[in-house]
Amino acid sequence: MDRKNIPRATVRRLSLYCRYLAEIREQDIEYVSSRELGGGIGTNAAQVRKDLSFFDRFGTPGRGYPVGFLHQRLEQILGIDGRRWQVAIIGVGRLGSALVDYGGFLKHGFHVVAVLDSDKKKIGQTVKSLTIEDVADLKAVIERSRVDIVVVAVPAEFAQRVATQAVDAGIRAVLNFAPATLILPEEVNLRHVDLAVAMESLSFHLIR
Amino acid sequence: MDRKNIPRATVRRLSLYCRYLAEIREQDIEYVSSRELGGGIGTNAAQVRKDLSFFDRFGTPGRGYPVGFLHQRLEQILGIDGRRWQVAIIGVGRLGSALVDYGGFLKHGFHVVAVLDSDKKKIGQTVKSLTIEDVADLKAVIERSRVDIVVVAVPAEFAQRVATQAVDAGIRAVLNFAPATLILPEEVNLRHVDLAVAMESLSFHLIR
DNA sequence: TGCAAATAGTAAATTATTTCACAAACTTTT
DNA sequence: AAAAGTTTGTGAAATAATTTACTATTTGCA
Repeated sequence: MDRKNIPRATVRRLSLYCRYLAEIREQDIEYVSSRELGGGIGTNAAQVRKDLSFFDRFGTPGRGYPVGFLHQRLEQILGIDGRRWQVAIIGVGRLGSALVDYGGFLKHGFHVVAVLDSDKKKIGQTVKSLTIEDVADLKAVIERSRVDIVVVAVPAEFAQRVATQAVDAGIRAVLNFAPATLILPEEVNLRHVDLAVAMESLSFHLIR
Repeated sequence: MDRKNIPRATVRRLSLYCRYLAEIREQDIEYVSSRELGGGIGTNAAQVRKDLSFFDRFGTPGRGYPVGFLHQRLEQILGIDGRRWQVAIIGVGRLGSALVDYGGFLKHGFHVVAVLDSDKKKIGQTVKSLTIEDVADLKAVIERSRVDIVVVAVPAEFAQRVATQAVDAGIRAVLNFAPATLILPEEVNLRHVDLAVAMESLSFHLIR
C-alpha cells in the first residue's frame, strides 16, 4: 500500500465507494463504471478515477471496475478487512449508550471492548454485557483490553482531559463527539463528529 | 452580510471560533489575538485573520479582537442570534431519541418541534413532550410545524426516501445521520454525520 | 478479423485553500 | 511626543484538490 499523502477528502470518499460497492455487490452487479460509482456517492467520474489511481489500477477500459474485487481491495486499503479494531467508549450518557450498540460498529470490524464513565452510580452497571468501568482506571483498561481507538462521548468540559489521558496511555486514534476542540499531538489521529458545527453550517447557508 | 463564496472549511471554523469565544467570554477576557484564537481551535493566526476578513474588519491592530463583539457578530453570521430554527427528527431509534434531548440543540436556537417514525408501535408515544407522528404525514407535519431543518435518523435503506419526501415538502436543509449517501437537488443544504466514515478514516491512518 | 463504442488512466490546466510576508494601525513605554 | 513593540488586514505566493482533455485499452458486434 502507498506511502503517498492521500487527501483527506479522498479517504472519506473511499469509505463511501466501499459502502456503495457493498450495496451493488448484493445485487450481483459485476462491473461498475467510474461514472456510476461517482453518481452513487454524489461525485463525478474523474474524481473516482483520480481517487483510485492513488492506490492501483483496478479497472478495465471499456468495462469499468470489477465490483467484488474493488470492494475487497478498498476494505483492505481502509483497514477493515478481517482486522479487528478494539474500541473503548468513554462517557455512558445518552449518546454513549446509543453508540455502544450501534450496529454499524460491529459490521465493519470495530468491536466495543470497554465502556467507561466517571459517575459512581453508573460504574459497575452493565451495558450490552460490558461492565462500566471507572474512567480513573483508563490507562489500565486501555492496556488490559488492548484498545486501539477511543471514542470520547463525555460532556465538553471533560473531553480534553480524558482525551489527553487516553493519549498518555498510548492511544493513537480518537473519535470525539463532545462539542469541544481537542488539542492533541500531531501524530494522534483525531476525528470530530460535531453536531453543533453541522447544524450551524446549515443555519449559515439557510440565511443566505 | 456577504454574497461571496465562503469556503466550507471557513464556515466550519467560524462555528469553532464562536464556541471558543463563548468560553473565554465567560472568563471575562476582553481581547483575543488571532494567534490565541487560532490556537484555541487548532489552527493558526493567518487562517483566523483570513477567515474573518471574508466578513468584516473586527480587530484592532496591536490589541486583537474584542471577544464579546466578535462572538456576537459570529452568531449573527452563523444565523444563531436570537433566531429560532425549527427542527424535525425523523426516526426515533436509539440515535434519534438521543438527539431529541441533546442539550446543545436548544442552546443554539435549534428547537425540536416534531418527531416522526414509521413504526406503528412508536407512533402516538411521546418523547420529551412531543408526540411521535407517522412519517407518512411528513409533508403535513413539516407545513404545520413550520420545520426549517430535517434530521434524518432512520436506517440507511429508508434514508433516501424520507429525505426526498422532506425536500418535496419544501425543506431546504437536511442533516443526515444514516450511513447512506443522499442524492438531493443542488440547492438543498445537506450535511452528513457519518460515524462509519469517521471510524474508517481512523482505521485507514492507523495501518499506515 | 476489423471496426465502433465505451471507459480507464493520467498529465496538464484550473480552481480552491492555506500560508507568507509586510505595510499600516494601534498600544504602551519612556 | 517620540520610539518601540504588537497585531491586524491583505495582496501575493505556495500548496492542495478538482476537473479537463486526451491517449490507450478493451469490449462487443458486424
